[in-house]
Amino acid sequence: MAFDKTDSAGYLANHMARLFARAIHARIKPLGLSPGNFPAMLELWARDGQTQSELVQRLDIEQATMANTLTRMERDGLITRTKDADDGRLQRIWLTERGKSLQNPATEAARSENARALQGLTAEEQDAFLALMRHVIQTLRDPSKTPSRRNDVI
Amino acid sequence: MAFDKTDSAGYLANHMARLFARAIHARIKPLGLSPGNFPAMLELWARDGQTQSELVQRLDIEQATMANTLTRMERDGLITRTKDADDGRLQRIWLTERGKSLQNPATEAARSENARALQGLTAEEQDAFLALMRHVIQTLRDPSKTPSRRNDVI
DNA sequence: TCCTTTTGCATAGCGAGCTATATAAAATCG
DNA sequence: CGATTTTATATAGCTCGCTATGCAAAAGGA
Repeated sequence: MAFDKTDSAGYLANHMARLFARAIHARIKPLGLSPGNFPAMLELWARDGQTQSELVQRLDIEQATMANTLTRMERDGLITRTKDADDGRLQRIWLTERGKSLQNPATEAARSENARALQGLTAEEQDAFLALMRHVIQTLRDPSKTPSRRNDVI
Repeated sequence: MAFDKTDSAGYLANHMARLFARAIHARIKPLGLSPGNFPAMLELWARDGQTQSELVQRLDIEQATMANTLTRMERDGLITRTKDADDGRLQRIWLTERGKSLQNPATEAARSENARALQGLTAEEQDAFLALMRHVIQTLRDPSKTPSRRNDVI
């Protein structure tokens, strides 16, 4: 039985994500942002001064990936990192003024690109699509649903 | 108005694609495959001896990305590249015996992972989900739907 | 108290995506 | 025909995802 990539959720998810990244990159590049730091910016716009480990947890990104992303963001003048006075292990992340100032244009760019991508779908279809993606994400994150361990009930 | 990442199609698409890549990577790693070369393998299993530019076009991958991926695949013994006799610019890509032998286990791994990811959805929801992703992909690929040029009718 | 474990972050190194640019072969045009 | 343009591929260099590993600070246990 042939494997049709256009019937494969994983293939389609990858393709769609690449297209989203291309599109959003074109839009936010003029602002000095890139797709990789956008999620961290969203978190910091919502709550400034978070630690790296908080960002890692909320964004489901590996710690090493976040550390490298934050290094680039600091280099690009989006954030600064300060050591926590109470716990010497913690690095708190703070938006620069420039970083703060990008909130409106950047979120507007994202909103606009999302709207473009979903144009042609009814409002109900759009809601259903987001709900389905959230559901699949939940399933993929759930270790109890890993088939290779399905029967490891101990 | 706050920007909620769990209401953002682009954010969800990125997150879902990362989770798919993590999962499929774990499954095909034992076969000596990785998520990046899987699409090219699918194309070659369907039709051996394609050129690089054919793969680029069918997979919607940039030419430079494909060239690098093919270099890794050749290094890993999955393919060989031969110069076309009629057109000296063309490199035809051929599966090695090992490459061919991976078709069944690899596609079974992908099928199984897709099934896991979509478990909990009804058959109708699964179909609808794939159809919605295909639709969004079409929209994102359609240059006439680029908002910044929406009114550039000449 | 001291030793061990845990926690938070950084670094090395790779894969896979991208843009920009180089190079060779083929095709086209005057 | 010769010069130019187009096509196919390769390479440089970046982002950003990952695993593996190292190191310092804090927490916990004997």
